[in-house]
Amino acid sequence: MNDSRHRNKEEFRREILDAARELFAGDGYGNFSMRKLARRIGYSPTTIYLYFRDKDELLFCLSEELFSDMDSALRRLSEEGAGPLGILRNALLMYVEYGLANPEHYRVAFFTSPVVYGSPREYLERDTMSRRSYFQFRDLVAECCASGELRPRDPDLLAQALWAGMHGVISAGIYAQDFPLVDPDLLAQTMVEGLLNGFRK
Amino acid sequence: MNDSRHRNKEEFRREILDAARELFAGDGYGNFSMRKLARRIGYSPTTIYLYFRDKDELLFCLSEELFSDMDSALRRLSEEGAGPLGILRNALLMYVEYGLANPEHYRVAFFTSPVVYGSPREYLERDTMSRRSYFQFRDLVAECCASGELRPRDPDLLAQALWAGMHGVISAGIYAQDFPLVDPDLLAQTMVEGLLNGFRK
DNA sequence: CATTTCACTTAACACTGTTAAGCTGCCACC
DNA sequence: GGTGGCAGCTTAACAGTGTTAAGTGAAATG
Repeated sequence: MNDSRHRNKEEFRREILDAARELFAGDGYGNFSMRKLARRIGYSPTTIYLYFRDKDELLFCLSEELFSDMDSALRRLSEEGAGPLGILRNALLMYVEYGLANPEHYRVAFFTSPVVYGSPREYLERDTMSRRSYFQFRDLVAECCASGELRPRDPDLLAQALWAGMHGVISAGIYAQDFPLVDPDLLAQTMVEGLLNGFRK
Repeated sequence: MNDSRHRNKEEFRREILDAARELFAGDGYGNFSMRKLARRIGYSPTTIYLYFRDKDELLFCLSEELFSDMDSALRRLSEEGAGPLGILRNALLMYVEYGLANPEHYRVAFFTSPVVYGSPREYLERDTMSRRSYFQFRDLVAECCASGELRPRDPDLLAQALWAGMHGVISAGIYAQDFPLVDPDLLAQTMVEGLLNGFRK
């Protein structure tokens, strides 16, 4: 059918992932299926299984893409030199903005099968983009404590509390379609202000 | 097959809902299906459709059960007379506790088909348990502003920010099975402390 | 030229939600 | 007492899902 046989396996994987991302963005998370993805790339459904163990692995790869974006975005922000707390504030707001702008992608990363990275131990051992971005974020939070802008605390606890707050805002924006939610941007600002104010020294 | 023919339609609906709740709690959200539910109650799958329009309506009813529980729990807390802010603190902690203790039920209420109550307008018009519990919570938040314990703000904005924070903690506890999450109770306490401190006058 | 290997497909299995049509036993009515 | 209607439930089917075992045809290798 498709004339160009893929000698390059990695190249084809990318092609499948790109198609999957477009399918998610277009038809929404609930309407995604391996068979539709296959139709879209012009191959039979089973072909995908020659490049990805199963659906979960495909979704895992998509997640990693998202965390890779997060990681580089945070890196860019850190170079602006707005001071640790300023960077943290911008990072939190950017996180929500990104999540709300890419709801289907965010869903894949956070609301699919509960176990994609294995176990908490494996998560800490494997070098994934998810781990990299989390560590980078946690370091930033620790920096805010070290610089005296936030009250000293366990960095994991503080980082996860801040993240959970923003995660809650994004979840609300994504899932509460039938709820009279206030403007998500305003909600995000309020959350950031409340939490940073609450954890300030 | 089943000898006792149900002259009482409402009674049978309850029986189905009870079975559904047990099935969720036992096999988990991902393993629930109409056919399994039918097998469990000893009827054919189509029978369920004589009592519920479709799967969504069944899940809606389960959600309403959860919000009904929330509503009465909040009512009980309010009668303890710990002062508005004390009640609010307890309510927020109780919310997380309940969500983490009933993860499958919480999933049904917040992470299924995005539209179960119709639209934001319909949400405000229909008298649902979801609406009742939200209004009660928002009123409590407004009371905290009125009593001068929290900085005055739009009650919806403040209520939703507080809710989103707790919702984020529960979501993390439910979905981040493979992430090295800190103790969820500690995370909840930190979130409550941070937010209430941040919004204090 | 024969054989192996590679890239892919066909057919199938066991599921899913949902609907149209059919069966069965009981009640009311003539 | 017989019979029509009907309520309550079931069977069969449709269109879809993720996934696997087996097969096909062409290219590469000996």
